[in-house]
Amino acid sequence: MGLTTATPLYQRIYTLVQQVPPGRVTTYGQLARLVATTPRVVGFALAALPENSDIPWQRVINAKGRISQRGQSDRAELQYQLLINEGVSFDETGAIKLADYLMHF
DNA sequence: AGGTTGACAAAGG
DNA sequence: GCCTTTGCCAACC
Repeated sequence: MGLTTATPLYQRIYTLVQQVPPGRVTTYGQLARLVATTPRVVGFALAALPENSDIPWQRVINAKGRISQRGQSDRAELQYQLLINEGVSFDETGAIKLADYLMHF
């Protein structure tokens, strides 16, 4: 493991993600605005989390309401299943209706 | 130190 | 609505 999860910026991002309850979601852009950084940095912070993390990383999706694809990993499929288990529903195109599920901080 | 690299977003065609 | 730029910035080496 060589990825950083302990910078102050990353910790602020994780703290926010932890505030999202099961059955709700947030977006990279929303988190980015709250900690005054860019969406790409939020994605980078989440990528650094270990598998056994207690941070509900699966509740972070993109601005289109879809699960973002990372390189070679099968995490996207896991993310989908975890969200379904939490009661989040996807439409025919595989998108979540942000109007219904978006977290309001 | 400076170029490379992303789990993005918004705007344009 | 899809695909292509374009802006972004922290971490990494």
